[in-house]
Amino acid sequence: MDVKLIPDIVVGRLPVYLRALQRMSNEGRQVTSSQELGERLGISAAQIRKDLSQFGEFGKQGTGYQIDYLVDQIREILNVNRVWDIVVVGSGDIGSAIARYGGFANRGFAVRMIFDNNPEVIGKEVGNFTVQDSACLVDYIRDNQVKVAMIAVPANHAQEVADQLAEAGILAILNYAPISLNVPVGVYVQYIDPVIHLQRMTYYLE
Amino acid sequence: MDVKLIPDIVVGRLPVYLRALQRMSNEGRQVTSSQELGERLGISAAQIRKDLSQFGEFGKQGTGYQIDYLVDQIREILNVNRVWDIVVVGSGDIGSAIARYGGFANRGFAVRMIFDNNPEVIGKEVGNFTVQDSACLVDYIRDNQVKVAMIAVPANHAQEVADQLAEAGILAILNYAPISLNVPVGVYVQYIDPVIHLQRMTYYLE
DNA sequence: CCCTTTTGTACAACACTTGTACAAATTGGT
DNA sequence: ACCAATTTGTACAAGTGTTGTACAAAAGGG
Repeated sequence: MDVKLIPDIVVGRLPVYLRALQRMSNEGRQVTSSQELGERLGISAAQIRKDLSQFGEFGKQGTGYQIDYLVDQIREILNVNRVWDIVVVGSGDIGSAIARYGGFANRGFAVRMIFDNNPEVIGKEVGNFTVQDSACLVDYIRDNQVKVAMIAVPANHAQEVADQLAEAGILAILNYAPISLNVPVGVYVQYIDPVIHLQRMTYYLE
Repeated sequence: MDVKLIPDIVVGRLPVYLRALQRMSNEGRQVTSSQELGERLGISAAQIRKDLSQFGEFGKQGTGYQIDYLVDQIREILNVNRVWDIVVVGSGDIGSAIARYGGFANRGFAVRMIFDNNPEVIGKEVGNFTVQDSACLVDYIRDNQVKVAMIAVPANHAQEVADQLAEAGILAILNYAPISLNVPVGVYVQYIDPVIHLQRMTYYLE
């Protein structure tokens, strides 16, 4: 199949294109070109055209790309022309910030529930949510067919949470804990650790 | 010079190695091998050895790597054998979570000040900090020679904040706002947008 | 009808990854 | 003292992705 024909790095740029295009759309723009988009993003126009052409022909010579049409197409490619339910595990500062974050709207995701194993915070309100007992995590995921989860627990508990999530049927994990996870094949993991990003930059400083 | 001889992607893996090695060290481990490290991280042993060999010979045949020694070496390579001061701009949920985050200790960074332009939150306490007026941002950066900043303001203000930071002498920006930034050459930017990471995974789902 | 713009594609040179392999060094056991 | 096992650092080759240049074809405006 053409499942692995598209390089992962190309897939990784599509969300960036989508974000910029949706922003242009919100600004009232109707049409753009690979050149303009590339200047905004710091990517060459040829690269953008090549990336998009992997999935189809979305533009018109001489005109460029209809922004709303291209947005729809990329949303379809990325499977975000729907809303994915998300469970958040961990209600510390990071988990709470995620639960209150307003940036998921119109981008394909919605936080549905937040869990914690600390009896002192279970039942507390966080944003629009009531923190649930982690003991109910697996059942909730199974009952609601949730496929996407975020881990926001301390590093020493992240692996066991990941094991539970995978077992319950979660297929995509966004991990905020500063540790690499081992998961079964078929489960995708992405990492957010601000220190990793910072250290990548300090290499070039001084 | 050998400034661009090291591929950026190799530099990007070093922080991940460092994180895992520091964790092993905390677990009381003394020695490891490229094979063990690779299994933990899901990276091939050959890749790890090749990456490390770009910077020197840190291991011993038949034995492996002394963890503490390798940690010191990578810290030196990444310039995190010191503490970089950080300013945070924006004291919303994300900025507050960063200000309270305990994960910077021993990893080369320390948040020193948090700024906001909203009169209603200036002066409020966030973690151990008092939110400062953004009007003082540039002076603070200049007076204290701060080189690293985090942007946690809404997308529509992120670019102007980035302009101020670059003008004030900031060289590394970690941007939490969901928008691509344009900065002068010599200023490095990294992005954290959970939706981007999620969309990268949903491509493969369904 | 011509000129300009812009896409989609091609090609070549380069950069990076992946897999395999192996000599050399080290350790531990016999 | 010697052998077997381990592991590094390096080499090589094939594959994968990037970058830069280029251009025919299509579209729109005057």
